[in-house]
Amino acid sequence: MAKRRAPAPSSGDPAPLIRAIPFLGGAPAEPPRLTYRQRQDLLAIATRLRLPPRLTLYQEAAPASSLFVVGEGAVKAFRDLPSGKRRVAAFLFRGDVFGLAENGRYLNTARTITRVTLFRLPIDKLTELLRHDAELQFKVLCKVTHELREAQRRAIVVSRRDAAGRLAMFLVMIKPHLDDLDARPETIQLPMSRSDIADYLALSLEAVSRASAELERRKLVKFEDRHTARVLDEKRLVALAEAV
Amino acid sequence: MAKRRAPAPSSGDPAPLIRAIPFLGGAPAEPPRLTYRQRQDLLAIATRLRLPPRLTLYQEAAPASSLFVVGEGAVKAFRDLPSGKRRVAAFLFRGDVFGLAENGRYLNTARTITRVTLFRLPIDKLTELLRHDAELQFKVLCKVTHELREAQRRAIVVSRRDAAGRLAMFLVMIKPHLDDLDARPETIQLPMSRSDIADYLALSLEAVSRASAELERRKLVKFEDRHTARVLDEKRLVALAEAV
DNA sequence: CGGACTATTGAGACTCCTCAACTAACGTGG
DNA sequence: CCACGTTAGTTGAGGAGTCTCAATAGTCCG
Repeated sequence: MAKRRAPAPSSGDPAPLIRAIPFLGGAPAEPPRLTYRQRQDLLAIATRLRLPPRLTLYQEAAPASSLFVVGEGAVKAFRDLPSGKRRVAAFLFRGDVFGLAENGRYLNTARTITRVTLFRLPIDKLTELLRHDAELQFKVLCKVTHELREAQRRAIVVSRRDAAGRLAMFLVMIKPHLDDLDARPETIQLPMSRSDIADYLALSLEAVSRASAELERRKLVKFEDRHTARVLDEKRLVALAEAV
Repeated sequence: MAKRRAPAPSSGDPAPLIRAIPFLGGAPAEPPRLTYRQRQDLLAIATRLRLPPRLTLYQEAAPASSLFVVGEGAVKAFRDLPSGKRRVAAFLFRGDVFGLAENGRYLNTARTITRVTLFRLPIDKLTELLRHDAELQFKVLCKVTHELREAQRRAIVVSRRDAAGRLAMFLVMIKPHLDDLDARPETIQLPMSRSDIADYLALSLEAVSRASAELERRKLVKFEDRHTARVLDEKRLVALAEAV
């Protein structure tokens, strides 16, 4: 899915854009962030969008013309299966890129969860830019590689059997991706609904609900309200998450 | 996981190396294959290896210094979980790249399944090369992007409940990746064991076995021997695979 | 031919899914 | 500001499917 959070963007930072992850195959320390210049280049071809919640950005299989970068807020990328089930492929937060396509068509449907700021990059212009700026492209490559790792990890999560364990993994995995606006580091603000979480974890809504209840019973997490989880016992929560 | 098969490598072709997939974000038709020159550049930094079956190439968490490309044969990349279960992250075939790392350490363990020919590319030299050849890097980017799509797809596969459906998906997904040496297009040569398939599909070995029996009962596939499956009714097999 | 490994088959336990009823929260309009 | 309707989430009961354990059969290799 996403990307580690950055150390508070500088003052009036208009576009944190892509925050590439340091390591490709294993090079110890690559430039983690875009240079000012690269950012300018990207901004030059980007359109900035401010959008309300619950807005569909594009539909699965629609012709793909743009790549998106999240500036602020939360987006989900999902696919509806023939059976009527829905699978959320990823939740996207600040700095995440989405709009993956195949044969010129989007693979998923993308929809805003909260109010968001997005940057829209026309594919053809972006391609052009990447072909000419190997350094920038390298950062993008790092980013994509990182997403690949996350996707592999997620496949492992979903392969677990027990619902409580999956939910614990979800909480632990998603925590670093969120901009927790509030100070308390032990609380997790979940912008998405239970039902979205269920679709992400490949569980039924009821199973997620029961799993939440179980985590509370075990005193690992307290769900203060629908969108706020407070971690009571991080150690044991992580232990449960990792007990695959 | 992998990559579409190529149209029979030219005569004495010593290194088909990476076969990049045409589309990044959605550009309609990018150069699908490496140029002769790019191939030479890669070969210049590559070591060619011929290895026996069941050889561990590297262990999870070992320091990562090289990326690998499959020239011929089959490799599996897997992770052993604390519970003792094993999850196969990917099967790799001709043209596939593996050796993904994080923080300079391999994420998975890689092991040969059959006898293989591999190309080993030192990360640092490869990085250097990519930074200077934006076109080549672009092809790599396309490749990684493609793997990402496959990983997302796989996450959907594994999220299915029924074993027979998962196995059907596996067969359908893996078919184009194999070099079926024999002429008959309806047979699938599976180099890996049932147990490997189980680890890939996140099922128990027994469940895979029963699922195989069910596919035979339904007359979709005939398992001629342990490593050979003959597709009897492709239409219905695909239908089952897609009935997620 | 033996031995180790791989695969199949059966029985019972466990977990989640589905269906259904109920409760809580939200937001719209009077 | 409150009532109402709609959506989101909780809880219970029964059924479906896989997992585990265990025993059996088949296969590969020396």
